[in-house]
Amino acid sequence: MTQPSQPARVRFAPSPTGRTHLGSGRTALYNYLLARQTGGQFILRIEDTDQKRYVPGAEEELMESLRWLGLDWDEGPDVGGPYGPYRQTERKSIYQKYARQLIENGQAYYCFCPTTKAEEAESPQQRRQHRELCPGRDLTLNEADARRSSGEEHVIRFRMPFEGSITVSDAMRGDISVENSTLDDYILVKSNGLPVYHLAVVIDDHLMEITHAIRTSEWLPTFPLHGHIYNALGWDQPIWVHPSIFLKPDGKGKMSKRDSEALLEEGKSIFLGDFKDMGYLPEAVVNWMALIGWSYDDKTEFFTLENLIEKFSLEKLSPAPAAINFSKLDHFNGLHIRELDSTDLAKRIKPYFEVAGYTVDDEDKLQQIAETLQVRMATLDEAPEKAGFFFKDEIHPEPESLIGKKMTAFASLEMATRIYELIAALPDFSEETANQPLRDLAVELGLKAGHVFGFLRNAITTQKVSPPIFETMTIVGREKVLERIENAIATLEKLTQND
RNA sequence: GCCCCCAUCGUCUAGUGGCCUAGGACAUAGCCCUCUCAAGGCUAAAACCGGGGUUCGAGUCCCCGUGGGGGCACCA
Repeated sequence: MTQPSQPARVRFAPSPTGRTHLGSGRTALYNYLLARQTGGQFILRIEDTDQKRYVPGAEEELMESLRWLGLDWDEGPDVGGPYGPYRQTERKSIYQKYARQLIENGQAYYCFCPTTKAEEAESPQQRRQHRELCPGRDLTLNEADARRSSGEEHVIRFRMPFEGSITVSDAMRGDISVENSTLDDYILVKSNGLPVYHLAVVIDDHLMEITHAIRTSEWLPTFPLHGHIYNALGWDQPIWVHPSIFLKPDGKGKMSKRDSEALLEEGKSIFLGDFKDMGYLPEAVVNWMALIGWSYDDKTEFFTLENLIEKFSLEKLSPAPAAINFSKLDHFNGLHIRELDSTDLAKRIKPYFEVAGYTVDDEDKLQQIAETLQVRMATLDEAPEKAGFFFKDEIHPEPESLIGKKMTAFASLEMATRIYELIAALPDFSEETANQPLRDLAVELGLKAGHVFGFLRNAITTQKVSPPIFETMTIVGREKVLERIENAIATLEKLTQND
């Protein structure tokens, strides 16, 4: 469609009104990919013209999330750049200059309506167009300026033609035509002198020389207005792309605040800032996000950020709304965990053990744990529950767990004792030296190998599932293995005495 | 209500008029492997919203329905 061969200048332009969503992450990602692929610039612009909804700290969380994902920007409020400032409230005078220009050209006007009278109707259905009843529309510029200088409150509105139509173009969706009669005289500048989105986005994108504007489909309804503003200013438009929004996991509508909260209770989240704590790799989140609404071909699904930079294309975007699928995120997380260098994985799981209260002072042991956990984790936060026992000095298995299936306490005690003797007597201890003898022991006692291994698993890990028992015992070390078996024997002795 | 967008398995999707008996992935089920759990391998079930056109031929193009989504603020 319009794959750029020239360097693309793209922007991600969020408003700091709350926590950063998955959908924003994807929009940022697509912009980033286009910039990196073409050797262009990725710009972060903060759209903070709504002072009422401003949330302190939102900007910080946003930046932190983007950096966590690996999406670094070339120009932005913190790093500066040649097209600044990058925070819209700091660009107020710029917008006012162009607004005045529109007024002098007759394409906008001062509106003194005390409140939005036309829109006061109770529902959108019965609402009348503002322009049908606004007296300000017919004021001369001199009259309007006089009222302004007397301090009368006012806004600036776009003068929308009653007749005709406008066609705007989306690179993915094609042309979109709308009758002007269905549009209205939208506010461009609020009574506090700050612009609304529609004006600011046009001016900023033009001044910042944005070549491709990727934003979600929520902007489609006001897209024609933006086209009109471009025309009024006499500027060329960037290439527009409006990917569809994300739907709730059940596919019924977009995420509401209530939905987000409900999700949190299930241990899931659509807030970028939560994914790290939930044990997800940024690599996996990127891979997953990229594929909701974009695909490469009929078979390739595993992508790193580098791959995506190389393979991404606007042509393969899908215009249809898509439901969020969390189980697929788990799948990708597993894939990326397994793809990691085990030393890297060790580094990444360490904080999760520490948060769970374990002291990790043996890096060599951590490395071995990482290796055994690598194929067993969907998310990193599972590490402590799966392998916390490695860091405990003392463990206390459930007494009943030490008794084998369909076995008595006596038989289990005998088995435990024989296992202890066998392991203690081995010249050296490893899977090679211990596996077969333990199996032979099971046969000798008329048991299954599973009885022997099951006992060891419970005695050493207190868990009914664990990494393979020989790997586990190697990491724990023979000395501690024997100690734990001894404890288990003592426990079993107590059980037999009670019988 | 008005305006706009969208429409292939439960979900994400491949498909750009014949390569489609519609492919892949997640999830689900079964089997194999196996000391538990995973990972891995194999298999199964599972879709072109409906109706009209256009064409020798339609999942693919057009129209109309229907369904889903979004928007209708001095929010972005």
